[in-house]
Amino acid sequence: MNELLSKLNNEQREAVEHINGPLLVLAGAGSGKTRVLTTRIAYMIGKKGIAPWNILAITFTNKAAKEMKDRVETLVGADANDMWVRTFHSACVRILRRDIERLGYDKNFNIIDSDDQKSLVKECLKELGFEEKQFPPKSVMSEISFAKDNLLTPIEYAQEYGVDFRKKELARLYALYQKKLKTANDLDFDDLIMLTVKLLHENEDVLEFYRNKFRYILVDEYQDTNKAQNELIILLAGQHRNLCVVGDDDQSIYKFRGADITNILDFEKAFPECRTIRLEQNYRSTQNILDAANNVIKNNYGRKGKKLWTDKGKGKNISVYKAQNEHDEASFIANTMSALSRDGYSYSDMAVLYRANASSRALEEVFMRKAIPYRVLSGLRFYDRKEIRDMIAYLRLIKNPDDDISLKRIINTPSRKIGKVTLDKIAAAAEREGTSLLRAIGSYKDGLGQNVADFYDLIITLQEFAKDNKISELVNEVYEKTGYRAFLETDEKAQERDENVNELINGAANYEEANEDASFEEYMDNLALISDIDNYDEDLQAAIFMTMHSAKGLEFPIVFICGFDEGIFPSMMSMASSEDLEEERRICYVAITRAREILYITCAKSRMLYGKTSGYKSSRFLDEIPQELMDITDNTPRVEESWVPKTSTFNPYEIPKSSLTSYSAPAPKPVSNKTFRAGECVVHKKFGRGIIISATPVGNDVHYEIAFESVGTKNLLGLYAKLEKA
DNA sequence: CTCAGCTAGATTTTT
DNA sequence: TCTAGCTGAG
Repeated sequence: MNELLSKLNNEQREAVEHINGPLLVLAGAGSGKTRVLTTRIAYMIGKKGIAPWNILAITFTNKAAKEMKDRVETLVGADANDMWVRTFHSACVRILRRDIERLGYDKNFNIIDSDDQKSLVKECLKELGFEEKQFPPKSVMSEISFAKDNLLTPIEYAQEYGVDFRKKELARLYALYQKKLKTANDLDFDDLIMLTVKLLHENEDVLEFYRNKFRYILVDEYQDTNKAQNELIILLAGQHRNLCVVGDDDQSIYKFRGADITNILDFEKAFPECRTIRLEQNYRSTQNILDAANNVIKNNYGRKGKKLWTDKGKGKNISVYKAQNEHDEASFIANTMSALSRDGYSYSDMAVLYRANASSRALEEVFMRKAIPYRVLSGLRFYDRKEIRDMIAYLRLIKNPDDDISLKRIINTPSRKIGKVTLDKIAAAAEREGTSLLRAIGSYKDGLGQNVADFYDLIITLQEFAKDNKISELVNEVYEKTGYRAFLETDEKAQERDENVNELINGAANYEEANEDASFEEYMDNLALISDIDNYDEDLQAAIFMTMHSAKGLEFPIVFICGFDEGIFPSMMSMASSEDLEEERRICYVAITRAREILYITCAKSRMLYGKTSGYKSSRFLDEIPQELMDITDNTPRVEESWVPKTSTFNPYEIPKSSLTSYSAPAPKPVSNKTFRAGECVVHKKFGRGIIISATPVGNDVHYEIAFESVGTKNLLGLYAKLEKA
């Protein structure tokens, strides 16, 4: 134990040894936060004799939870298993499974994900006669989520915001949505937190039980908590007050999904007797990199203030490359990487970080062409894949026959010739009987046709199968018996999809091995709460591309940050409010501090975005990095003054077509050999004869507006329209 | 019921 | 420009 402590610096050691009473650890990037947390737990158990079952450690991701548990286990051994190391959501599921009946819910609830949420919202919109244009499902979802994050029931939400006409309608939607969830015995992610808080609020004995159990609480990534999560923690720790929260206000980058930075900023107000410790010594990066990060982040107002330092030395300067366009930018990155690789660096030591996933395209093109190994940490995650979600929907329906959302998803996938008409009939029957869709089918199946009856029997058979077979066998059985395997064979992406389902089956088998006595129910909870298979294989010899958000918590010897342009980063959408801009700056701080040794920053004078080429000014964040830390290479050709608008507060601006250069751009597409002018008569393969109203050159193509004799006016592109002279 | 064709919209993402 | 998701014709 003493040996463990001796590996820590003074601040770290203090954070480990301060066990009683509230503690706020402001842990800068790369300051050994995880080491502090795990050592602290080991210290509590090994030195202070605190029982593992009295400890609750909360993280945000399963990955972090697993890592923490593993590391504690190597320190203290099997004792670690008696400790709760869980994500917020999985801790809440466990609490709710025990006592949710107190809130009038069924113990056997299912957890739905955002995709199901969306279809449910759409249903509610339809039922209340709202237009999706007026209430986009996405924004309805985030409003409901906002309400739940703030612990507001539909009624409370209406009271609070009902004066606003739109919000009044949203409250109705929220109420209906909630009613539907409850009938289907489903909870969404936000319910898990909100209902747990409600449970503890309304049931003194339950609260007592957990307060007594969790005498020591640790929370990781505290800057990412929302109001409901914070409330939960405060409730649990409110009595014994042995609460240690670890976080970095400068790395709060999840406001858009409800994270409330004031939780960490006001922690000292909520717990006035708290001890605050700053971890500012960085063990990751060179001083130049840290200076860049420090100088950027110091421009934010809403922060506690920290200054990272290292004893590693200054290291290399930051290389900045100003590219002509995104292709040039990508080529620079590719060429630099291949040079570094010749110098003995491994591609797996290198990462490219960008603000938005769309930026990976230009990079991929170039890397593919130059045959440099790369991987994209993509937006589409394993459990979001259609085939996986379909399989899970079957499993959910098998587990919970009332799960209408899942039933609707798969009743006709693969096709069983059960369409909208039949489904409406079933829904009407269910409505009449006040029951769920599957149960309605059960009572009326003779009247609904053979297809529906077969589907019903299929689910019942699988339910039986689930009772006395292993989970992996059940998943396999579902794959076979539902016809899904055969269905995939007809798909052009068949092989990949089949592999994904097999991966799911393997995953189930692994789960059985790791949790011998695990039930089907537990497996399903695990499925619902796990975000992705943590299959980011660090040993693979390839450079990795990812968003700055996904890079949080990771580090690489060599980092390229691309798209350092006003409007790209900071993102256009953030430029209206200073709060959002500060969040962008925190993202920048996160991105810079991912680098251990070498940092490259690139921007481009012009880029194609959404099919339009615009000019860009380099990011304001670049101006915030001291000149002396940077070596700048400018590959932008000198151009006449008129090129850049003099009063260029408005960015990005449209580039005059004439000044576009084709430098290192991909070969232009073949220009259509026939072009037409306004007034000419043309013939289209499908639309027949028409007259050209206007012809506008767009890049190397021409955009035509054509009035056809039979189908009216259409907008067509010359390259694709295959027009003939009439 | 299905599938082709068109339109609108397009940060960031965990659970 | 790309693509997901809706609409209307078969």
